[in-house]
Amino acid sequence: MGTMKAEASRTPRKRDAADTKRRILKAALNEFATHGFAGARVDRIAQEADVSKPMIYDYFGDKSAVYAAALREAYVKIREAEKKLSLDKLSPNDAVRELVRFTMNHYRRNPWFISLLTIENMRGGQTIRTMSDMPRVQSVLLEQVRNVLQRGKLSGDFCNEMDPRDFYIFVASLCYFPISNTHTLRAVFGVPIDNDWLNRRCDEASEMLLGYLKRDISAKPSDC
Amino acid sequence: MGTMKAEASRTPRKRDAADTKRRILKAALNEFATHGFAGARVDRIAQEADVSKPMIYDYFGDKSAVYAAALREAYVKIREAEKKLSLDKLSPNDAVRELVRFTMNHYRRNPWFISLLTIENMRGGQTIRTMSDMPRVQSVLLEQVRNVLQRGKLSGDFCNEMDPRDFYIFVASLCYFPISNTHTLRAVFGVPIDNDWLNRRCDEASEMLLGYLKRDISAKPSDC
Amino acid sequence: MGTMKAEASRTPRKRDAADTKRRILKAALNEFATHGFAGARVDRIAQEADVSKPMIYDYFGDKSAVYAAALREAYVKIREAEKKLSLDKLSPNDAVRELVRFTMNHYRRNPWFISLLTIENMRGGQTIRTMSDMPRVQSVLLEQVRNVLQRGKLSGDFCNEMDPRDFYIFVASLCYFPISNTHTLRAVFGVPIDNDWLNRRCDEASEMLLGYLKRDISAKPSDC
Amino acid sequence: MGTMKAEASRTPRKRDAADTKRRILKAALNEFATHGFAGARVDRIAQEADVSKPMIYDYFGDKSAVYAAALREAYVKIREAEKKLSLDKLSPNDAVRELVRFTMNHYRRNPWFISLLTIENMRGGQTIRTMSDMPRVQSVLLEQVRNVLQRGKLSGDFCNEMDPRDFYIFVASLCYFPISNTHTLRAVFGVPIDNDWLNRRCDEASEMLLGYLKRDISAKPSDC
DNA sequence: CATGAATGAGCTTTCATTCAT
DNA sequence: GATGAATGAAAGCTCATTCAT
Repeated sequence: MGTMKAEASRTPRKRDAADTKRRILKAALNEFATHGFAGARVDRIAQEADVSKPMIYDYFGDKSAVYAAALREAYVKIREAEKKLSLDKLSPNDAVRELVRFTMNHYRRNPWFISLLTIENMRGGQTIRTMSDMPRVQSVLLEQVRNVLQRGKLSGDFCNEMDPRDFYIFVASLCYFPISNTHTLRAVFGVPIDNDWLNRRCDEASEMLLGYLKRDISAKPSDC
Repeated sequence: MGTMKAEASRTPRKRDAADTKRRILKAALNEFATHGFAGARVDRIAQEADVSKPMIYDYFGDKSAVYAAALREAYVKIREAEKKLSLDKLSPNDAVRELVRFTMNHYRRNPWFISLLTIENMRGGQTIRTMSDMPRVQSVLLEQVRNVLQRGKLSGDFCNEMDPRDFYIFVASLCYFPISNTHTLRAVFGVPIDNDWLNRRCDEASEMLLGYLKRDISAKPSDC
Repeated sequence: MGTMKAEASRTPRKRDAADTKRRILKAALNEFATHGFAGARVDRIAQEADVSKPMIYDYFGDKSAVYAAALREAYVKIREAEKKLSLDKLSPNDAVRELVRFTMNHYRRNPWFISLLTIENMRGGQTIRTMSDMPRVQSVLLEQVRNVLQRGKLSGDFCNEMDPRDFYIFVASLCYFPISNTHTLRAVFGVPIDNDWLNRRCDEASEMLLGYLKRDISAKPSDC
Repeated sequence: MGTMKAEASRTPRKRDAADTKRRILKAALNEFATHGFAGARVDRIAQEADVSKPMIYDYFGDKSAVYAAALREAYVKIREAEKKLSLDKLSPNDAVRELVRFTMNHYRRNPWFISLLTIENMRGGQTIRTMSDMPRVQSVLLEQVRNVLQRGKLSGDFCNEMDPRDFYIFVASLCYFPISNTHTLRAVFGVPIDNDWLNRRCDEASEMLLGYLKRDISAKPSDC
C-alpha cells in the first residue's frame, strides 16, 4: 500500500529518548519474530512504535542493528523471566518437574522468543556470536540447574551425574520442538497440539527426565 | 572462480522439460532453506538452476508456488530416506536406538530439511496445511514406530504403552533441537556442538527413552 | 498466470495454412479491439486462434504486423458489409434515412470496428497511413453517398450541395460518438444508452441531416 | 537538447508535497493520453514529473490509481474551462453557435481530453463508474444548455424542445468525431483535416443544429 | 508445417536508507 | 530531537520474440 502521503496521523509524542527507544525495540521484537529478518519491514516497526523512520536509523543505525538490539532484548527479557524461577526451595524431584513446566510455559507464552531463536539460527548465529556477553546472561539459570542436580546427587534422589548444560538442553528440546513445530506436526501427524496435549507432554517429559537421572548405570536393563 | 570459461556461463543445455523442472526444484530447495521465504531470491534460484527466470514462472506460477513445490519435494525426499530404515529385524531395544540414531543422522545430514520445516512453521504452516496428502507421506515411518512399540510391549521389554506419534515426537524433539539451535546454544551456553557431542546426546537420548518405556508405572519412584 | 507448462491441450489441427491465418486474424481482431495495442497479448491471440505462438510470427512477422493485418481485415470486413447497402432504389430522403440507420447499426453490431478505429487514431494513424490502398476500400460507399446527394439535388429534394465526404463524416459523427463513448456518457450525464435511445437518436439525426440538406441558404432564418 | 546542463538532470527541487503531486498528475495526464493505459509507463511519468518512481507510488498507490486521478483531473480541468463559457448573454441562436464553437475549440485545444475519454471508454468505463461525483461536475454546463433551449423556446426562436443532454450529445458528437478520428479520416477519405476545415465543419454543424431546433414538426418536409 | 522450450529486456512495485527542514 | 519528502537499487513478474526439434 505504501504510505499514501498527506494523511499523517501520528500525534507529536513527548520527547523521551529512552521511552522512544524502548517502543522501537518492542515493535522490532514483534516484527522480526512475526516476519523473520528479511520479511521484517522497517516501515511497520516505525508505525507500530509510533515513531518516524529516521528515528529508528538515528537510534540504531540500520536494520541489522535493530535486529541485533531486538535479539539482545529478547535474551534480557528472558533473563528477567527466569529470575522468577526459584528451584532452591523444592525437592530435587519437584525442582525438575518445575523446571520442565516453567520452560514449557515460557515458550508457550512467549512465542516471539522461539521465533527469534529460530531466526538467529537460520542466519547462522552471525549476530549472537558477536554479542560476547550472552553467556553471562544465561548463567543464572544454569547455576540453578547445576544446583538441583547436585542436591539430587547428594540426597540420593539422582544416581546419575549430568552436565547441567546438557541436561538443560534435553529439557529445552522436549519443550521447544512441539511448540516451534506445531504447524507441521499438526499437518503431517494430525496431532492436535493444544494446551492439554502440551500439559501431558510436560508431565511425561518430567518423568522421563527424572527416570534418566535416577537410573543405575551399573544395573542391567531390566524387563518389566 | 570455479568456472572453466571466463565468460558466457550458460551453455545451451538440452531442452528437457522434466530435467529443467527438477533443476529448478533442487535450486529452490537450497535457496529457501538457506535464506527463508522472504530472503529467497528468484534470481538466485534461476542462476543456480541454470535457467532464465521466466522458466521458473512458467513451470510454477509464482514464488509461493515454487516454495510450496520445494516444501513438498522436501517431504518426498524424506520419505525416500525413511524407506531405508528397517526396524523390523531389530530387537525392540535396538530398534529404539536405531530410530534415534537414524533420526539424528537424518537431520544432521540434511540440514535443509530442518530449515524448511522451520520456515514453514514460522509461516504458520499456511502452505503445508493445503497439502492434503502429507499425512500419508509419513504414515510409513509411523507404522514402523507403532510396530516396535507393540513388539516391545508383547515381548515384555517395554511396560509402558505410548502413542506412536507422541513417542516419535519425543525422539524428534531430542534430535531436532540441538541441531536446529546449534548456533545459539554454542553462543549462549558455550556448548561445543560437534559430531562427538551429538553422538553422545544420541546415546543418552536412547537410554532415556528406553528407560521411560520400561518404567513400571505402578512402582514408586525409587531412590538410588 | 503464464503457460503452466506440461498441460498442453491443443489438438493437432489440420494443416491448412489459409485457415490458420484466418483464425489468427480473427483472434487478433478481437484481442486488439478488446485490449488496445499495448494491452493485447500475443499469447492470448495464439490461444484463441488455437495455434502456437511461432505460427503467428511465421505468418505475420511481429506484433505490429499482426495489428496491421487486423486493421486491414477490419476495413475489408466493413467493405463487405457495405456491399449489402444499396441506396440506389430509395428516394433521396429515404436513402439518407437508410444511410444513417445502416451506419448506426453497423457500429452497434461491430463494436470491434469502433475500437480498432479508436486505437489506430490514438496511435496517430501510423499504421493506416502506410496502407496506400485504403482510399479505394471505402470509395464504394462514398460513391453511393455522392449519388444520393446528386439525385436529391436534381429531384429538388435537397437544395444544398455538400461534399459527400463531409456529409458522410456528419453521419458517422452522429452515430459513432454515442456508441464509442457510451460508458462516459452514462457515468457523467446519466444517459441510459440502450437500443431504444439509440434508435431515437438515429431518427432525430436523420431528420436533422435532411433538414440541413433541404434548407434554402438564401432564406433568412425564420422564427417558428 | 533543451537542458541547460549536460548531465545531472535532476536539480534538487524544493520539497513541496502539493507541488510534487501536481507535477505527477500533469505528467500522468499527458502520458496516459499519449499512450493509453497499458502503453503508459510509470517510468516516463516519473521522468517527466521530475520525481523518482517511489514518489508516484507513495502519493497514489499504483498505476491504476494514478490513472484514476488523471481521469478525474481531466474532468476537473474541463469544468474549469467550462466556467469561462457564458451563454446567458447571447441570443438563443448565437448561444448555440457559441456552444458548438466552444466545444469544438475545447476538443481541439485539449486533445488529451479526447484521448482520456477514449481510453476510459475502451476500458469499459470501469474507472469513471466508481467516481460517484462525476455527474455533478458536468451539471453546470448542462444547466447552461437547458437554459438556452428554454429561452429559445420562449422567444419563439426554437419550435422544438429537446432534452438538453441529448442535444448536447449531438453537439459533442459533431465536434468530437472529426478530431478523435482525424488520422483515419485523412487516410481513408483523404480529407485534409486542418483548422480551416474544422472551422467550416463548425459553422455547418451550428446551422444544422439550429435548423433542427427551428423546424416545425407539424409541417411536411418541403421541397426546395 | 508446427510447436514446446527458452530467454532478454523491460515492467510495476517495494524497501532500506537519506536529505532538508 | 524529530519528521515529511525523497530516492537508488533491486525484487517479483511479464512479454514479445526466438531456438531446437
